[in-house]
Amino acid sequence: MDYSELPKAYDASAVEKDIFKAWEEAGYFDPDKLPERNQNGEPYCIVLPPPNRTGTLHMGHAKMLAVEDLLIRFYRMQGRKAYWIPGTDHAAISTQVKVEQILIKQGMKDPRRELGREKFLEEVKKFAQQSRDTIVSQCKAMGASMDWNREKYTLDEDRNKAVNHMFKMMYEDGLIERGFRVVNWDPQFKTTLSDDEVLHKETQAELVTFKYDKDFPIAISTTRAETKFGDTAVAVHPDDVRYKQYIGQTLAANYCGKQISVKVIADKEVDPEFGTGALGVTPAHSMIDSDIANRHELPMVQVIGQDARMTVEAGPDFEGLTTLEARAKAISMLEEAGCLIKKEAVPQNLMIAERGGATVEQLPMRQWFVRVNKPFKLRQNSLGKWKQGDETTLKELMRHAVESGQTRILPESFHKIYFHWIDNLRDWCISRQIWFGHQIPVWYRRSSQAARPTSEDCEVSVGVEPEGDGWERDPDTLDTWFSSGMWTFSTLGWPDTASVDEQGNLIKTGELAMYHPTNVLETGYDIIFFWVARMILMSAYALGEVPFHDSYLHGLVRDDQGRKMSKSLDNILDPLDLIPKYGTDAVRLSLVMGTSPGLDQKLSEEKIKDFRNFTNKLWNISRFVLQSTSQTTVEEADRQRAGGKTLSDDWILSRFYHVQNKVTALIKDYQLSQAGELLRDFTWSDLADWYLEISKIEKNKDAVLGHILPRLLKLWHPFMPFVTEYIWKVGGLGSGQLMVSEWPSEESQASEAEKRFETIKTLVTDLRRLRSEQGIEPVKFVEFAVVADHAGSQIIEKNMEVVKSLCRAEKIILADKIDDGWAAAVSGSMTIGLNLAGAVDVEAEKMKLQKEMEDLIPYIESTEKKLSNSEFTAKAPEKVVKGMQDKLEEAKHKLAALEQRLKIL
RNA sequence: GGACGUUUAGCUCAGUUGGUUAGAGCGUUCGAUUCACAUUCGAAAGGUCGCAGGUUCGAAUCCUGCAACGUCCACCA
Repeated sequence: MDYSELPKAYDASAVEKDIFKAWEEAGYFDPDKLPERNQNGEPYCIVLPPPNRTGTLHMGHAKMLAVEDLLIRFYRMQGRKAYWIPGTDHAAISTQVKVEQILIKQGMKDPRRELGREKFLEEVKKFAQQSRDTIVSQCKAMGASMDWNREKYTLDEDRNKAVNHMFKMMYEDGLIERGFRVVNWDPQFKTTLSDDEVLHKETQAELVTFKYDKDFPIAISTTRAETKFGDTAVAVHPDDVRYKQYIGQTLAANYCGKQISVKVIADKEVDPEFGTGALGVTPAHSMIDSDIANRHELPMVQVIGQDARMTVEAGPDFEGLTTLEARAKAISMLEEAGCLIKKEAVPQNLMIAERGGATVEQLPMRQWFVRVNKPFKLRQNSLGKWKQGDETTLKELMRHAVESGQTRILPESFHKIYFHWIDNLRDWCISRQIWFGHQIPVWYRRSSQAARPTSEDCEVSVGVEPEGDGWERDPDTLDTWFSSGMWTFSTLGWPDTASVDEQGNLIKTGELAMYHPTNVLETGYDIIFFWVARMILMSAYALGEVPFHDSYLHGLVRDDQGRKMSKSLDNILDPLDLIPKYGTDAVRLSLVMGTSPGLDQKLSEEKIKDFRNFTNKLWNISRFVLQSTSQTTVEEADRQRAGGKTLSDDWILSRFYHVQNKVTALIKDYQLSQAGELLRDFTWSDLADWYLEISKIEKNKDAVLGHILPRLLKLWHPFMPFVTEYIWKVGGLGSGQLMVSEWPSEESQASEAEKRFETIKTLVTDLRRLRSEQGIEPVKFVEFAVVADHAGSQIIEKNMEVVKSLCRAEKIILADKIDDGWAAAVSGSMTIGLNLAGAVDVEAEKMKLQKEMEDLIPYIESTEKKLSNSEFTAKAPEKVVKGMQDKLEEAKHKLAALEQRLKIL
């Protein structure tokens, strides 16, 4: 091939599509179509966190894809049977809300009512399908090496089967139950929400202190006067002498025109120091109060309805008012009646819905819950701690999975956060009053004349649709995270691929046996609770094993000022804009380099541009190697390499093996950024700036370059798959595709060459400095001579051509070969003889020398002191002491040389 | 209210059991250029490692306190 035809600049957009197509056609994204080497290898599996079918992918997704593809490609090249499970998430409420908004924009007033369940769901499905298509093409544009023929969907038939099975299991184990409890209610979307879907926003509120009516003996405080119609108790601390006399009494009161009956109860939870020390208990509209009410068996009066307006229970004056209207009205009525004691402004956390931002009301409703504290009997041995039939709780399972190290969360600082969340976890409300999602697999048949079916007066069938007439299915759907929580095994054929043997061991078959537990779950830290924790819960419960060994949590991608990317700020960087502009490889590098797990990253277009420059650099390095060396196959190169090596050859090979092994270790340890930076330093500094320059002087580098280039491309491939695969192809560097080539793994050879080559680097750098600082023309270097210690002198003499060329000097004379007419000066371990006949600005050089000496003296003094300290030499590791001694010697040498040079000047 | 994270060069960030004179990229300044690459090359300047104590022969690294910024959790009604 004629490499001189290769373009000077790498044009990513011109080649990426074809490369991706070639990958797809080769079929290697499918683990079952990988080469034999991989087929026999150990499985390696990552599930893609399924992107929500709510629109398009953003930078966070791009980062996720970049990291996961890096890992998958790395392990695939390492010979593992790599399986990256692709899929998308129906994202229940998010998607439904999105479609509703679109339909409203198109002119509908209330799409759900106007269309009805079936037609509305058709609209949602249409949208979800479009969104899915966009997501798939975006994943492909990112170079993500997963096989979409194996696509899974959280709402497809297989997943529905798994969900229903899980629901039934948990129901039978008493872990799922229907209950009338206080739940989070989103009045805007008219559905319940889990605790995690509720945000707290600090606002100013008015805390009012009052008595229910004039004759009521106890004053209480509240920020929500409108809920007080629902009070059924006043709670005080049992030891509070002020109220002791009332404890146990039931008092009647007239609160703003409504007759209420409150019992005075004693409860240790009440803080006697706060406010009046008495707490009005509203069981229907506060989870905390509801807990108190359960303890004391108090009745519940619901005064706020699902429309966030007051109910008939609030009395005729208030019924139908919004909560805010009712609050204002109640306060003014209290004021008029002379019951108001105090008003003060306090900060208060308002509960708002994560989606939509509506104020969340707490209401009592009949809903389905997963009970996290309920002891149950395990169906199989679990997590190496429990045997079949042992009692435990879901919380215990979640805790032990991480505590025992079976799942590792990275960075480890998230362990604490995880445990804290578990400790505070309440039962998980899983039923939603939306249409898009897995419909709850429960059927009721009326067994009484009740107007509406409830579990009390109905026959209930769970899991599969029962035979017979009169059955009606629960209209609610499941929280989207219920199905997401099963993702690692619902995608691997569960429940058909799992059974339990007589000893209580889980027997896995098929893909579940092959790939579960998966190796790593890589996702943003923002969904650790929503998803990571629930996956652990589901897997530990249903399989008795963890869903993944490692959980690598990446940070959020922010703009260059550290702000969240958002439409309103107009600071969104869109992968789809950037990929054609800078190339996918550049975008991927910018999302991996300079980042740490768990920490947010700032991203600017500038950074992506820098990595575009680097892809081009790698392109040109390769082009140069291909053009300037004779075509050698990898095998030929290896053979040739055996003989005729120079110092620079030994040096670059030594460096390369070091980098190769270090990069391998770093990737295995998830230190992707560091691995990339190490590779970049080697590629740009060592290889391009030194070795390739030397190769222009010393010929016959074909074998070494022919050895390094293909291996370097391999090391880079997981980071920048496109450009490396392209070079591999146009360079004819190997028979198959780079993506399934073998990861290089030569043992690191400890070599003296690195140290000896430093001698040359130091000298060259020094001479370059003189030229740069003092503007001495290259030709003048003729006048410079070099004295090195014996070894250094020999190194330089042997590599004279290289040194001369790199310094652009015509001639360099070693000092031991010059006469007294030359003066000697010193730099580092070698002496640079300077001809005083005008080549150097003496004053400038003197100042430079003096400054260098000044910097050196304190170091030498302190190091000497340290080394003479017996405690130090006794306690410090030998390696450190030896290193310091060497450095000290070097510094002393240098100082002496500087002194001498100064004297001469 | 509880917890977590961050704070290192003008900017973005490395710095993994405490150990040799704290590193890189970008930016800045100066210089180079027919030679793979101006998407380039060379050189230089630039840091009391947030502040104050402590432990240690030795601290950016460990401990304590403080500050700034950020995040998560929690309905003191």
